[in-house]
Amino acid sequence: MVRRQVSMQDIARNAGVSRSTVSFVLNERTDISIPEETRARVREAARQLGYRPNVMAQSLAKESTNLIGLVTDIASSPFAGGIINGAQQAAWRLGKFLLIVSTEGDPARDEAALEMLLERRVEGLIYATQAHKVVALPSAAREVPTVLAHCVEESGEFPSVLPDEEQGGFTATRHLIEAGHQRIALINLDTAMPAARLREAGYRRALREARIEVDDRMITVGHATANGGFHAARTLLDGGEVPTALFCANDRMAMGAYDAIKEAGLHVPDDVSVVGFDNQEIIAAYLRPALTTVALPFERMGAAAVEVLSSVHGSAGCTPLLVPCPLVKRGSVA
Amino acid sequence: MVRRQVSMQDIARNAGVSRSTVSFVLNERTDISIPEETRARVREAARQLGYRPNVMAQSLAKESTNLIGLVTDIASSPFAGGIINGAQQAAWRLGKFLLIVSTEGDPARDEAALEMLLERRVEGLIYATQAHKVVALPSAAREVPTVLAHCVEESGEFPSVLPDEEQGGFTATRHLIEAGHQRIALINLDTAMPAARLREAGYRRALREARIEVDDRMITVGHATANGGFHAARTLLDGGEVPTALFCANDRMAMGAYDAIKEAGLHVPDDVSVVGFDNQEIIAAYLRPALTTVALPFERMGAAAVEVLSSVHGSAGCTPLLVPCPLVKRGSVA
DNA sequence: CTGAAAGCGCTAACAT
DNA sequence: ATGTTAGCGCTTTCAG
Repeated sequence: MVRRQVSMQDIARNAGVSRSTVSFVLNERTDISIPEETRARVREAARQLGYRPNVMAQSLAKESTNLIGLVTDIASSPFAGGIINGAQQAAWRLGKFLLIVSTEGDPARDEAALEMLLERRVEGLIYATQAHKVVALPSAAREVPTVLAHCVEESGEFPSVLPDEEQGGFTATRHLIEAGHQRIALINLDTAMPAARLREAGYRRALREARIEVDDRMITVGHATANGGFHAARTLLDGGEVPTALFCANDRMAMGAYDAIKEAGLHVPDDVSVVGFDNQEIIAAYLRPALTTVALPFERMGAAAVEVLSSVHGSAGCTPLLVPCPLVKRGSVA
Repeated sequence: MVRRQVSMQDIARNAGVSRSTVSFVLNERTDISIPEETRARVREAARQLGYRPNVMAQSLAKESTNLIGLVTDIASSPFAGGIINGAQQAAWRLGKFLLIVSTEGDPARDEAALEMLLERRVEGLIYATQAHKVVALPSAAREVPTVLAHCVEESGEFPSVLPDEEQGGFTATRHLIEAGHQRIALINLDTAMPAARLREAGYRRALREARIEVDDRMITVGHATANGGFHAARTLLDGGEVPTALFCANDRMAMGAYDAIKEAGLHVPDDVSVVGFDNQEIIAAYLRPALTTVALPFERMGAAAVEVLSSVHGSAGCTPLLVPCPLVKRGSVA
């Protein structure tokens, strides 16, 4: 099964040239002049023998591995999944591979993971989290270019790629305003989360720019679940001033809000319009009517992270790179 | 920034021994007798210099990379995500790394991906798909141990890891029977899919074993969406013989069925019990009441795949390894 | 018990 | 224009 792989040596012998000639030909080095006749002979030998370069040996000699390490807290979450996929695609485009390790939130594994990655001589490191938060990196991260995705580091020494939550909140609210709404309520997340503060800021800016007064009774905080959304929406709907539109800071809460609206004998979107946040496909696309929501740009963040590492983006600066959150229009706004 | 990494040579010099001694000490080789005093000196030098082994060089010398390639059609799907994560965890436990590439369903990339993976000298290959199906593998897959996850290969030459769909259908139906139901309808997927046939087979076996006659009017096929489930359920509910329980062959259809049930003025689970399939967390956990469903064991399939490759499981046979689909009880059955 | 030396597969500076 | 040679960092056989 494991019959020895054919090496450049074999090709050299077969084509009657030296190893270096083979190397030059196979690497298509045009700065070295080798007659086309010889090149053809070498290539033919390589083909016939079924030669496959050994990237590890190349890496060892060139001292460049084309490997990027990606450590994440929970790889199986759809969130991290998006980042991984985006990073993976971008890496592929650049001819690089990703070495992924999921720490399952165990900080001890963070360090072990980093160590293993460094032993494999990764040329860059992406540290991605499921939720937008502040993290502390093991100091070994300093030994290689590192970029954070969907999180920021305490010390502020590392570049990050973040969703532009403020713009997302703005876009959602703006969309509602453009649909003619004036009484727009916000069902926010716990404001300890950076995402909550920023989404609210965007909401406020949109209202302000449209010269709609911000009514604090229209801003509630719910537990980040369908149930939380249900209760928050019910409270709002029972209040004196019934909103005509709801901006929910996540899709799960929007899902609960749908139920509260139905229960109040109202209809989405005719009586109450709803915009969510997160674009959790399975919720958003299958709710009836389908939920208009703001997407977190995971794929693009993943891609941006590897591009920052490969310095496709010029800056190695540490001010976070903000990736826009696009609005996904479906059927819940009228 | 890239000050040359310290090598064994440096340690040898520093500890006043030869490179091979360093190698033996650091690899904790007890078959070579080296006085503890020397060992300590070497270890101390390694620590002081901040030595970090170069796994690539080790691999080159040992001809073993501890790398497993994983190619999948759509890495970002929650399905493939589970497989990737399970495989990742298992690989980590075995001290191996996964090299993941997502082909986005492009067959041309399948082959390119395989080639790149082989150039990196992966020691095994996992080919995972999002949906349970039959695939054709590029012939290069034959050059290295390969196992399929969630799919089977045309030729039947490769081992596979599959969910035990029949047992899943059986378990779901059995659960309904144990809750006292007799009139249990099935809303199935298009029976061209292997999953549909097997789930139905499990359904039939459960009824048969409970000596409940299978009524073909109770078996319908819906489009695999919330809408499909909605319509199928409505048809069933409008029929003469109204079922007291619905087994939906996926959660999306169950979601639609919920709506049909509500619209008919009935309640889940008091009037109609519902069991889904797939355990799409976001649907199942947040539906109200939460959906009892059968989970596809993605993580375990991923883990099993790498274990098969590492021959943790003895057999290198080609009869598929069936991983059980567990029932996840929530609130939709009474 | 330790060290010298060959080799893993490849790159690249230097000769020829 | 082609070949020789010295690495890259490590493992392992074989002498000493």
